[in-house]
Amino acid sequence: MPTLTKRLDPTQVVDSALELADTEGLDAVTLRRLAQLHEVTPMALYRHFADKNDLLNALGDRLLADIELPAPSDQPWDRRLHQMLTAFVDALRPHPRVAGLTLTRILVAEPGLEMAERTMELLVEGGFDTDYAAEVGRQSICSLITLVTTEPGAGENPEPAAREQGLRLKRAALGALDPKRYPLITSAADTLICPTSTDQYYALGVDLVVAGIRGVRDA
Amino acid sequence: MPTLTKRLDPTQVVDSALELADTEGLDAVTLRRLAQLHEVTPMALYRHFADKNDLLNALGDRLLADIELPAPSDQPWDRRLHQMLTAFVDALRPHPRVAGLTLTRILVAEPGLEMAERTMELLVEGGFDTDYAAEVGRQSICSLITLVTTEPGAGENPEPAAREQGLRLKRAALGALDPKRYPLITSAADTLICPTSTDQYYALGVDLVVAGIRGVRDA
DNA sequence: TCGCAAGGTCTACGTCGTAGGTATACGCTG
DNA sequence: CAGCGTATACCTACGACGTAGACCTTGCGA
Repeated sequence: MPTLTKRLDPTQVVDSALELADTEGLDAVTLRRLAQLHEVTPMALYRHFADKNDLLNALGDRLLADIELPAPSDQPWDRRLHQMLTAFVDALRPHPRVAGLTLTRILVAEPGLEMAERTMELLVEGGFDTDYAAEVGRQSICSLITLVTTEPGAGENPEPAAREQGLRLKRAALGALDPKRYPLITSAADTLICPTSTDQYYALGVDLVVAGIRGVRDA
Repeated sequence: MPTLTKRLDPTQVVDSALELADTEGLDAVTLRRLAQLHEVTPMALYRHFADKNDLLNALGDRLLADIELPAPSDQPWDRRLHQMLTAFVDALRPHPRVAGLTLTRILVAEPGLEMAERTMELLVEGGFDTDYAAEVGRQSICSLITLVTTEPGAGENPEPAAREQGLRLKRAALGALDPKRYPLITSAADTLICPTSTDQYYALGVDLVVAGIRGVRDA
């Protein structure tokens, strides 16, 4: 198959952008860098993406495509809502440094729309009217994206050396506080800097959101 | 007082940075631009800020300084928590495009520490143990920052012309969806794009967070 | 066979953050 | 009042970034 000597596949570009962002952060995702990875001129990317923003949007869409919506079931609405939101978080978790890109794409990309619609269904089933469901759903989704974005340790992945060093610095800063003045902060310093377990962190995050929804419904 | 011909006041620099960011967005905050505003060379700023990040940190601290903590009272803990978080949100609301900068500064700047400590106090009073309070507090604060950051209309302020145009575009995109497939989204399109009232938006946000906290405590 | 569009290349512009070295004026010391 | 250290501002320059515009090459459909 004598294809063109150099043929760029947009989805492969997005793939390497994702990998790059995961390992080195979003700032490392640069048109030149991406082009280099695919042995191509930076400008070649413009044949497939309108501009850099368009590429980042594609990256966001890519994350949303990983959502695995839970199968319908006959459990109570809030239980199913919990599963739905967990599925969403699970899709973003592997890519905390990129998760923020989904914010503007949920109501655009198909998987995002699907999730949004089904989430609203559950809220309506729970007793919210349509508009209220829209606002509550919107805020819940935003909260969960932030949950991933601010996952402790999302700052720097590289080698655990520098990462460990960064944590040490933060710990030192909190440790230097006056325990008389900030007794709770200093005594919970370790937890504040790096929660016990990542799984617990996410479990708590989703629980908080769902409990909040249940709470405002009952009010 | 024969002061220096040109004397740069760091706090004034931060002031104009804030103003610039509020009106034109964070991207407009550039060392050259800032220098120009103060009739100075870009490099002069480096005498007062280690680097751009340092300046942005100062901007974040500046926002935190606007927090007006509620006076102690004998109301129930969750009521006082609500007031505390509302005070935090109120401090950030005027500057949605900058609010995100506070994320990394809360446990550094004094007003942030103060708020964090007092928030943890309330949580402990509510029955959480110290570590749990730390995690819950952390996530709540993050959620609220996001609430401000993603305030509808935080994207572009400039003249209402372009802003209106952007909204129109989004509405059109949602309007083009198949109502058969996304009945709830299409029928709540207006709300999804631009909530009814900003005050209600924030009220709901804080309510959701507090209700969530109450909910996980009772579990 | 030929035309032409799709896709890649080259060059260049303006902007950004910032490294390194230099000049100037304030304000303290004697 | 002389002298000097230090704080402050300046200048020049670099490398990276996103991207506009004109050009070349390939291979498919008519």
